[in-house]
Parts: sequence; structure tokens; C-alpha cells
Amino acid sequence: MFKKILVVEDFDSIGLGISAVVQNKIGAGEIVTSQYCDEAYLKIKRAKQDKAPFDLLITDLSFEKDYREAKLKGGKELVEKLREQGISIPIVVYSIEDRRAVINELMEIQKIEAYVLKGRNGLKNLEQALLAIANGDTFLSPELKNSVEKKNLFELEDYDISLLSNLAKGYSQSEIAQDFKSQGMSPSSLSSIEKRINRLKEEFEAKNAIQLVATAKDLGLI
Amino acid sequence: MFKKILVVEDFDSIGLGISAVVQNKIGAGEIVTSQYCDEAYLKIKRAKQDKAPFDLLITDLSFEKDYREAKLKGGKELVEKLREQGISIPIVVYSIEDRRAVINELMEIQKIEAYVLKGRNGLKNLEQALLAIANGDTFLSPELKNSVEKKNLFELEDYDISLLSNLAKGYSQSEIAQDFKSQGMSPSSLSSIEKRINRLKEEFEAKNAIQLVATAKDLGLI
DNA sequence: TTAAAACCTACGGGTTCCCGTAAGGGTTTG
DNA sequence: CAAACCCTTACGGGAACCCGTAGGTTTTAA
Repeated sequence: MFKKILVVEDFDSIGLGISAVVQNKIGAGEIVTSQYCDEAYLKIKRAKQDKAPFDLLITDLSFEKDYREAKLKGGKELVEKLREQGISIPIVVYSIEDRRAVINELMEIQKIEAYVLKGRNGLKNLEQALLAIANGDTFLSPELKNSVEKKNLFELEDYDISLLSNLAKGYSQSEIAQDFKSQGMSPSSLSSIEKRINRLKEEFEAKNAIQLVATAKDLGLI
Repeated sequence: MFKKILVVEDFDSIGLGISAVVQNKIGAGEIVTSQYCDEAYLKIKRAKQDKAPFDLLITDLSFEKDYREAKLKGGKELVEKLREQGISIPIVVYSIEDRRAVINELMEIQKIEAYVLKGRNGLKNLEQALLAIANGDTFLSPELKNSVEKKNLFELEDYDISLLSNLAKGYSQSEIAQDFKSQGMSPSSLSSIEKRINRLKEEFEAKNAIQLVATAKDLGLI
């Protein structure tokens, strides 16, 4: 089905589990693994140059830092870099990340072929995902499908995101107002910033700014 | 080396990785896996009754909730229950948890044989741990040994975690004070809670409570 | 064109947070 | 035994936040 697969995953235990399932259930020819995104990127480039490209990429999203300096901090950056370079390899993201904002961007903007949630039955879903891709379909873990409707309840503008991240950085509302003024952003008055924060609090059912920022973090907005 | 091993891990990918390594590198006779702590406990009891007890337990700490009702919520509860029942099976905990407070309790109070940190080289360390146990030694992941100094730097207690998550839920300081009073937690006065939040703000270099909760989220503390 | 609606800005009062000071109780130390 | 120390609790003043009101500007629609 697939001849040459690259598995990118920092934890060796998970990488081994993926390899085992891909090997035994799917019967892939060659499985290459990497524990670093930068290395993975180079391997993909190299394989393409050598006229022996990978025909599938399975990657995690989050990678632990260690002594190595990492240019690509995680799977999201790796995918973006590949798409940016016009490399159209089929991609499966296999991650514990369950926030819609992140997943939607990967599926809809980066056009990855499958998003599989790590979990009790992660490997079963991964297997299904590979079968789907082989048929030309895309795949999304069943646990995530129910939460698809929730996504377009509220559309956040860049302004809101900027507001939330400034709050998360510890700036006071008046500091943010001054900052916005100096950047020529509008609205920039203290009152308007208060109003906007209020709207966000209502939207996210937050009692105060602390809870607002906390839920924004949970949702992956900032 | 080990004849009958029980592996308890909710994620199938990791469970498979562990099984593979234990099988190939250690050459265990029989490997049984379980994705639930309650089930694992019953299997251990049953095996003992049947005069065919396990001679090693490898378990994760955190387990995701699903539709099943779980009496033992995680590996910590499983270990406690086993020790409480006087079952002296050798135990390896294999987890991503790196807080000294948790690990020390397992090593020193529950007297587990090894604590292996999940990570890039988790399986290599697991292998070493099994060899150490076979020699009658205990084992602690090398990444953790260096952090002995860090431990005095700042150790987050359950109290701090509780404080932070209450803040993240949007409760005001006085609400938290009342809540702590009603739960019999100490300290519970508004002043003390302020003080503790101040200490946390200093520790995490946060300008205000908003930033404090944001960084706590980033660090995965809550 | 004009009225309605939506938006930005400003102000004020009540609440909460922030930070320093200090009293009281318990333990450790000399 | 008292002094020194640590921790909890209490209080007060200034800053920041929260929330409603209100006036001025821009956008939308009849």
C-alpha cells in the first residue's frame, strides 16, 4: 500500500508502537523513523532528491526540547514548511492535541490527509486512516467528529487574539491601550479594550480576565 | 529473566512499544497488557490466586477517562492498593510525570523498584531498569537525578496547584478563601492566599494573576 | 438625505486585586 | 525562659478591574 513511510515521533515507545502496527497491519516496505522535526525535514528533502521519495509521513505535533537546537519546534512547523516548499507528500498527524482550532487549521489550510488522536485506540484509528488515504479519502478520529459543529459559534478576529495574548503576557488594560495606540491599531482606547474584553468574557462564559485567558489557552487560541 | 509481566498503559501505541521491547530485549515469557487500572488489579489478584502470579508490573500513572467507570483513577492508586493489600510484586512506573514530589513518594513510601521517565529514550531506560531489578537494584531515570537540586528551587505543592486551578476557573481570591475554609484546607485566609499567589508570581516572574495562570497553563501544571 | 444602528471614546462608582505593615500563635534556638 | 524565627491572619491604601451610562462619530439602510 505504502512503500516508504517516515514516522516522526519523539517518544521511542510510541514510535516503536507505530512502526509495529504499520509494519504488521499495513505491510509497508520501508519504515524510517526520526525523533526530531529538523532531521525529518532533511530526510524528506534528501529522499526526494535521490528520486526515492517517501509516500507517507506520520508525525506527532509536540516535541520535547533537549540539548539539540531545533529550528522546527513541532509537527505544525514541519507541515507548514513542507507545504510552503511545495512538497505534496500525504501527511498523517498523530497527536494527543484535541483542540479544534489547531486541528481545523491542519485539515483545512494545510490540507493534511488525516488527523488521528492518540489515545486508547489510537493505533486502530491510525490503521483506518491509512486505509482511507490509500483510497484517496481523508480521515478524522471519530472522537473529534462530534465537536465539529462547535467551531463556528464565534469567529475571533486577529484583534481579539492580540488582546488575549497581551493579557496573557501580563500587560494591564491601560498598557495594552497605549501599546495599541503606538501601533496605530484601532480601537485603542481603554474603554474599548474593556468593552472588547467584556464581550469575550460573555462569549467564553468567563467570570473574569483570568478565566478568560485560561480558557483561551485551553482552546489553543493563544 | 522475568517469566510473566503485566503492562498497564492506556495508550495502545505506547503499550505496544513497551511489549515489543520487553519481548525482544528482555525475552520475557508471557506479557499481559491492560488499558485499565481496575482490570489490572483484578488480573494481579486472580493470577496470585491461581498460583501463577506476575513477577513484574510495568504501569503508567495517568489514564484518560472514558465511558468505563474507574475505581482506580491512575497508576498511583493502583500501586497504593497493591501495597495496601500486601502484594509485594516488583513495580516499574513508566510515566511522563516529572515532579519530584510525586516520584519521591512512589520511590520512598510505596517502595517501587523503578521509576522510568517517558521520553525520547524512555524504552532504553526501561530496559536498563529491568536489568537493574533483575540484579536486585532499584532504578531512577537519569534525567531525574540531576533535578535533585531543582527540587529545592521550588516545589509546587498540591496546595499551589489547587490555588492555580481555582484561579483558572474564575474564582476570586475571597471565593477561594471561603472554599478552602469549607474544605478544611490550611492556610485558608484571604491574606495567606494573597501571599501564596505573590510567591507564585515571583517564582514564575509574572506581573499579575492573569500571566501567572497563563504560564501555569503553558507549563502544564494545570 | 436622514434616521437608525453600530461603534469608539469618556467618565464614575463599586469591587477586587496588589502590596506593605503588623499582630498573634507555634516551634526552634541560645 | 526568652529571643528569634516562621507561618497564619488581619488591616489599609492605592491601583487595576468591572460595569453601567452617555455623548460623539461612522456605517447602514430606508
